[in-house]
Amino acid sequence: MSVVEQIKQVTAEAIKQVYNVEVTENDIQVNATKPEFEGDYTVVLFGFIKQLKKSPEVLGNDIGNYLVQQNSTLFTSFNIIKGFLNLTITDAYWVNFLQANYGNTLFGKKEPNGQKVMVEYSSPNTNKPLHLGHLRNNFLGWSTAAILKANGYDIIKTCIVNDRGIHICKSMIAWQLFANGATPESTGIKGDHFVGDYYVKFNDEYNKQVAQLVDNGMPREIAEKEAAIMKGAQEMLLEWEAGKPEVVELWKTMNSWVYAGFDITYKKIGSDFDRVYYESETYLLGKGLVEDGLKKGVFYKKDDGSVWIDLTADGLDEKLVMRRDGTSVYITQDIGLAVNKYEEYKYDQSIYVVGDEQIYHFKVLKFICQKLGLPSADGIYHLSYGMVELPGGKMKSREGTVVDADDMIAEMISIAQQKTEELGKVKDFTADELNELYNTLGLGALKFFLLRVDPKKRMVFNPEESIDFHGFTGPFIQYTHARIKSILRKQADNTWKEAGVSSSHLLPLEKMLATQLEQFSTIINEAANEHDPSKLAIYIFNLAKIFSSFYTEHSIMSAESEEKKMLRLKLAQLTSHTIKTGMELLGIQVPERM
RNA sequence: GGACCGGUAGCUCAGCUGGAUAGAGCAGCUGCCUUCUAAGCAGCAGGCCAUUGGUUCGAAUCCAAUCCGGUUCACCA
Repeated sequence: MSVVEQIKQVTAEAIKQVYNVEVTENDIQVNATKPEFEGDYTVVLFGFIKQLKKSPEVLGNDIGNYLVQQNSTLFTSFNIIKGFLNLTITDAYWVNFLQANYGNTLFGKKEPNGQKVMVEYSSPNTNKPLHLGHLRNNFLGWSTAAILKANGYDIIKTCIVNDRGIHICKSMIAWQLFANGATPESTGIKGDHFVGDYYVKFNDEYNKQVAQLVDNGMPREIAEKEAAIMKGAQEMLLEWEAGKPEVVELWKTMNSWVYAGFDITYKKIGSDFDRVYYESETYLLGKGLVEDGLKKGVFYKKDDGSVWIDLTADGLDEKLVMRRDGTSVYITQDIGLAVNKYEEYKYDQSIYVVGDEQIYHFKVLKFICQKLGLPSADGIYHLSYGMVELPGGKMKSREGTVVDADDMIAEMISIAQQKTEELGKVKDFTADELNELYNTLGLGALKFFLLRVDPKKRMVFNPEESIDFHGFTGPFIQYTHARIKSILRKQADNTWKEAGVSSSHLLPLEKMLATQLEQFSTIINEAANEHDPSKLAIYIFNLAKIFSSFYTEHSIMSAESEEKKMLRLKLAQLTSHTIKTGMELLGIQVPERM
């Protein structure tokens, strides 16, 4: 149990014993004591003065005395300022905590809780390469899954690949028209970029054709529908749906190029999936559910044969679930896929990591599933994240301001290399070791940069700021880890691990470190419950910062006494382990040296 | 127009289930490498927490209104 939980528990007990009044632990507010006051944790008493009809001073004294007397292993003293009861935790408590956990490889993690959570993330389109927004999605999804796993959940990572539709046909027709049989192999271009280039070519040609038609006197609106290349793409989509062999063959070939490209990127950034769904295999799902919904009266049919659901009573709109030609729409497929996923995995929770422009969509999805009485419904959770913008505004593919994922990754790694070379600290590394280090640092910087802000908020990606490896960054934390490891290597023998630590007086920075370390599992819990890796990122940064101050202020290897040395080695050991574990949950590696 | 999200230091962000004098990082300015890695540490400076009103012992935090920015409300996905 965490210190804060213990304080709440014993405070509730104190109020019960002293005043014979029952309060729940949730009623008790415990904060970290502000640095300018004496104490470690503070119980806020204002809430009880009315209920117990005592002045804050009396209340604080009664509770404080009870706590210190009855829980002498936990509290050493208290003071009251206004309505704040400041409690000082005994040094022995922190020392025991440290002794009990410094060698605990599962520190901060929880036992399996038997609950199953699906996390769907990444979900690319196969007509163009990944960009910065996809990276935020991938890092978030992967990290959220890892954090939930650390909290005891059984995790299934999934991805739905949007591998069919008009956008794919656009790349396909452009390839037919302009490629002269070129392939990624023949050109040496990474497959996803290769296909993406033809998607761009399609749009160029399309715009040209529309302009030409407009010049010839056709209204723009008509011209946009009449352009030959667009008609070709639409025809191709129909042929694909009809299963025309040449079209299906080309589709398979071009998608295989894209997958080969994606695989390289996924491998580089560490994204992986337990189950991949392809839209080409799921887009017909959900049609049967429309029939069910009609029977149950959840849906209704309009005169033209299209099927709708009326969500106006829920504050939403009327929503189409099946076109008049009997084909299903996006939401219908999603309902079908949700059912499929549930049948396959019987999940307790199904998290969709999808951008916040689809908030409305997922609201509708959940409502419909609930109204259909599907068991999969209540577990649906949309982990929405904000758009990644550039300092100049949104990324726009038409203006060529989209930041390509592969380019970004390569640039970060190259900057890592440049900075490492400037500092010249690892000249004895082999080429492979250097390569690994650059990857670790470059990707660490990028991942941390994208994960350190609240997922729900849109964020500005400032390239200059992102390549800064100082301060609130991944490399700073990695550096802190490397410094600790350097010390631990110096103490080569393991005797210190057996040695007990004395409960001598803790210096302020020693206590701050211990206090911060103790909060690790609480933070993992919070990050999991709120689906928010940024909570963890901020925590690790603060931990590294406290350690850095401690490191500068106090020597470990040349400590004042052997006992202090043992204590500090264990503090260092637990700090390095916590940084490593915490960063792992963000998908970031930490080096032994840098 | 309806719904939803946001507005905190020059910039990027924490803090938002109400608590003490609102915090980081970057940028700016001062110091600190014969001592465990200076990708570091210590310090200075920087704020009408968008505005107005309300709720109360107490509001950046809750409520209402207003202003500004964004998303969304497709027989697109």
